[in-house]
Amino acid sequence: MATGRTHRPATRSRGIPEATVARLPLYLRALTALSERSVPTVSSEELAAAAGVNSAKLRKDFSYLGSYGTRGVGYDVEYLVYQISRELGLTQDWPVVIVGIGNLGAALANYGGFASRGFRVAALIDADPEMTGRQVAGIPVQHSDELEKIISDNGVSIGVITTPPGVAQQVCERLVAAGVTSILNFAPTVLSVPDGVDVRKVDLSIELQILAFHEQRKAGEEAAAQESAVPAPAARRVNTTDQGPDGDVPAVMPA
Amino acid sequence: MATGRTHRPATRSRGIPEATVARLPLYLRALTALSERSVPTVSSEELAAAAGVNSAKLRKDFSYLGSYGTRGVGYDVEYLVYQISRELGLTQDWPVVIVGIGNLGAALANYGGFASRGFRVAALIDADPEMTGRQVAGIPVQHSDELEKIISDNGVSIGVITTPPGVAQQVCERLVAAGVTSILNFAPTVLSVPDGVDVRKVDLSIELQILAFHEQRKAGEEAAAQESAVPAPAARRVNTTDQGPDGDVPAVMPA
DNA sequence: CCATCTTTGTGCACGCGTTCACAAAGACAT
DNA sequence: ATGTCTTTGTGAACGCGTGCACAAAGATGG
Repeated sequence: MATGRTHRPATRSRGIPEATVARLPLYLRALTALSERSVPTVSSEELAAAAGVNSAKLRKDFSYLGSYGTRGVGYDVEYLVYQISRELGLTQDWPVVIVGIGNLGAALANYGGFASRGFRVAALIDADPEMTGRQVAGIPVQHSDELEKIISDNGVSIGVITTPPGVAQQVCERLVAAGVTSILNFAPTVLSVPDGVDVRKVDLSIELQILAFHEQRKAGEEAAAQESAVPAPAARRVNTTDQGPDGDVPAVMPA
Repeated sequence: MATGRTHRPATRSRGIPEATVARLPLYLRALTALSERSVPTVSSEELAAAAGVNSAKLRKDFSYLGSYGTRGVGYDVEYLVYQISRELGLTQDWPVVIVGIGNLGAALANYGGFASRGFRVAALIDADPEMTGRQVAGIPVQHSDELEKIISDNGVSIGVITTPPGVAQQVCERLVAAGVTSILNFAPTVLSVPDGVDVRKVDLSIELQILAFHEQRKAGEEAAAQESAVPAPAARRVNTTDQGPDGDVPAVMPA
């Protein structure tokens, strides 16, 4: 789970709950698959199963958009695809810039899921002169000096940050100053942005750590009565080499 | 926000709320940074600012772990690092396999954040014979025929899926059958797994779609209210090709 | 030893999100 | 038309997460 945004007090934008908005893309994907198979209508039960959610939740979600279903029949697939696309703003073209063309940035540039959903990679930007001019996914990498001009010329309002954490905040500020108002941040850093700018964070290592927590719990349940008390006061803080191993040294893309 | 797991009725594992678990890695990162700077103690206020959360929330989160603070002083950085690491299960070594060595899989293999936090890439697996034997991030890619053996030999319990969506479910089933009980899924597919298996999903295009929703909303508000507050280029992003329903033709990597 | 000051830990209230369960709405057959 | 059957849309209850606000705990200084 890429973790959520920054501030914004859980405002429900235009009456549509944030939780619902987060699920709309899921429904859209399931509906698109049905559409490809030329399925004309679908019930909330079927669609919910395909999207992996509860059918009541799905119906309530759709009810925020309007009454698009027909009782006794279900939902018209094509119509719903259109309505959700429109609601999400996918009927228009969103130029996007990716800043930081390392492994991850390149992977994103190559990611087919962007182009297919109203998003267009308008430019790839990197601070390394070595990268400048190279083609990644058929798109030339431009130097970060050009950042402001690129944003402005292309009317970019969405930026993706895949830089090392050390420069993420700085890049963020330049993006915002240049007119970007939505940021998808892959750098393991807390970005601070002015009001009105949305930030969503995707953090790979956090996801793994959450899995590890549950994994440990599972293992612990089996070995039930093992580690009993708290980590003895005596051996508190065992890891003496603490300072050193902080080998958490941000290599390529620390997290 | 990479969206969450599959089922599990929001069970709070061992009394620690899921929402808290999701924030622990965040605190850990901030604490690690403090530790590197040899800061001995930190107050909830300072740490909360560094992690980008509310201080009351942070204190409540920590209270689930135990009373590790000292009133009037704050929290001992090293001690807290240890406690959170232990709670998350990061004091042990977690071998991980990555299945599907495309752009994204390669990016993850190169991702420094894994090795630094108790995770070890035990193997890279791909179905393409062309890939077999190649080195990615210094690790040889093995053929998917070996999947079961690799999982078993290395005692892998966490798998990362970065395959095309079409084969994700199948890969998932093989992983689970071989003993994997936690999966991090990057493929835009709803995975169904038996009880006891955790799935977390990271979906790049969903994140962008959520941003697009808010972006559209912002644009709509400006247009409607005609607020001169935000310097919004008048006719940015026109795209009149907003044709009727159906225009949304899914392409290569439906997401 | 007492007073003061800082900061934790938490009781409490509030709001969002989820789920149940059912009435209303429409399709379809007779 | 009328009855039956299916499925939507939603009222209501509940539980989780969040944030306020404060009392308790401990440090610090005189």
